[in-house]
Amino acid sequence: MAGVRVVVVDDDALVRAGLRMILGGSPDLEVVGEAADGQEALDVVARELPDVVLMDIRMPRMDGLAATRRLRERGTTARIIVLTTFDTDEMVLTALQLGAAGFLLKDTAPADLVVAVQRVALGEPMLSPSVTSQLIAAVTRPADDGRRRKARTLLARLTDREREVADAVSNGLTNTEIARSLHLGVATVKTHVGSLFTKLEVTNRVQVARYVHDAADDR
Amino acid sequence: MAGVRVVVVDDDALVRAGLRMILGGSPDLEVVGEAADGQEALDVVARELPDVVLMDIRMPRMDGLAATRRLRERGTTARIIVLTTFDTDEMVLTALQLGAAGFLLKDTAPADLVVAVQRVALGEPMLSPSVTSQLIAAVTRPADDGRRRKARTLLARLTDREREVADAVSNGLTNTEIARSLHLGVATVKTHVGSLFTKLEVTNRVQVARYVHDAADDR
DNA sequence: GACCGCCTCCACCGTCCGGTGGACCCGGCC
DNA sequence: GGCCGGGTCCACCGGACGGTGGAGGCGGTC
Repeated sequence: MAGVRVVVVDDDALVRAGLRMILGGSPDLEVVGEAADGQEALDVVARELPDVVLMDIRMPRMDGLAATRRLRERGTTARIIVLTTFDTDEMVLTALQLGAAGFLLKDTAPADLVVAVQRVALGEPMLSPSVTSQLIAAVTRPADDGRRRKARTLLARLTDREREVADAVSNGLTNTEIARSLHLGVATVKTHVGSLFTKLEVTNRVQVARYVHDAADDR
Repeated sequence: MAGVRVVVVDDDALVRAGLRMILGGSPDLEVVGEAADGQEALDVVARELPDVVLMDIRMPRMDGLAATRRLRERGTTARIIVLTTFDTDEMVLTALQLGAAGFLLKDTAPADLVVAVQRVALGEPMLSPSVTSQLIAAVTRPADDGRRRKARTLLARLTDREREVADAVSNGLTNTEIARSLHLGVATVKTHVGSLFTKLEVTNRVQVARYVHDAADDR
């Protein structure tokens, strides 16, 4: 293999020089280009067609996230590692949703940085430990949300029939439509809906829909 | 530091021996106990109070996930690394939600395994690359759900005022309540609600609530 | 058998909702 | 100026909704 071709994007010339040195020290890595902002990055990547892009987030003109989006939209084959000093929840999720293959903090040890580039070049993801933690938190958190648990317990007290009606209500059906779809009389549906209000302690059907949706997905 | 104390849990004696050898080769790691199933694991962990537990999933009597849950319930300070041959989506999420600090595949290189144990002992998470990928997929997938994007685009066409009204509607307020809370006449609210029906192509307020909730986070 | 919970349905009534067809004001644009 | 879109309001009406107080049937439990 000829080695992994890397482009470094950061508005700080000193940082670029440092990265060039760190990565250049590895025989199978080659820094083939640099850019000082997202706009430049688009050009350089288009010209050099690198395997990996190390992308800073905070940059003038076009930031790293926007540049990542643009690159992906253009169907680049380059894998992008977002490299930043901060790791706010939002940024991490945004970056990954934009298709970043890695998310590293700038305090990453030089040796680890080299490993990260190599792994990402092979198609593996690479996240800093704290970023991994955030990811775990993101998938773990919603599991017991408080509001969601309350909704679940309240809905659990409903009878089967009531749950069916509640589902129909939260799908936006009118009483008449519900009656038809469940083969019931409208009067019966009204009774069930009334029970729902009492048991869920609400006063109208929109609030029933809220409970059902809260309890449902979110995943 | 006296070294990281590790307990190895796997129903295969050969695997236990192998792990003991790999980990024992590192001067700062010490395998202080073994268990052949989840039940035993509870005892051994209670007795040895290790820093890290390497836990297989597929085991007789009590599997690794159940054991992990039990340990966490007992307030163990030990950090648990789930170690398995398979990495189904579900298992990964379950394990992490149960509080596992790591999730490694059994094809992990010995050197990486040692590193993983050391990092986990320090409180960092450690996931195999493919597991990380799954996690990323899990947070990325819901981002553009189709239904959600549709809801977003439709809601984007609303005027500011209409959006406010839509929010109120989806919180289960009646027109009168909305009028009060936005300092409007009831007639105005009705006009806005009517516009909502037209623009969102629905016929009642529950369906408006659906759109608003769909467009919101979920994630 | 008596009791209870659930499901089914009925009648009555006041309120709210949703549809229609207006009105006026304002700010921006041609 | 004329026009248009957004925001604010009005009146009217039929139908849907929500509240109340019933009724009968059916299966399970004590």
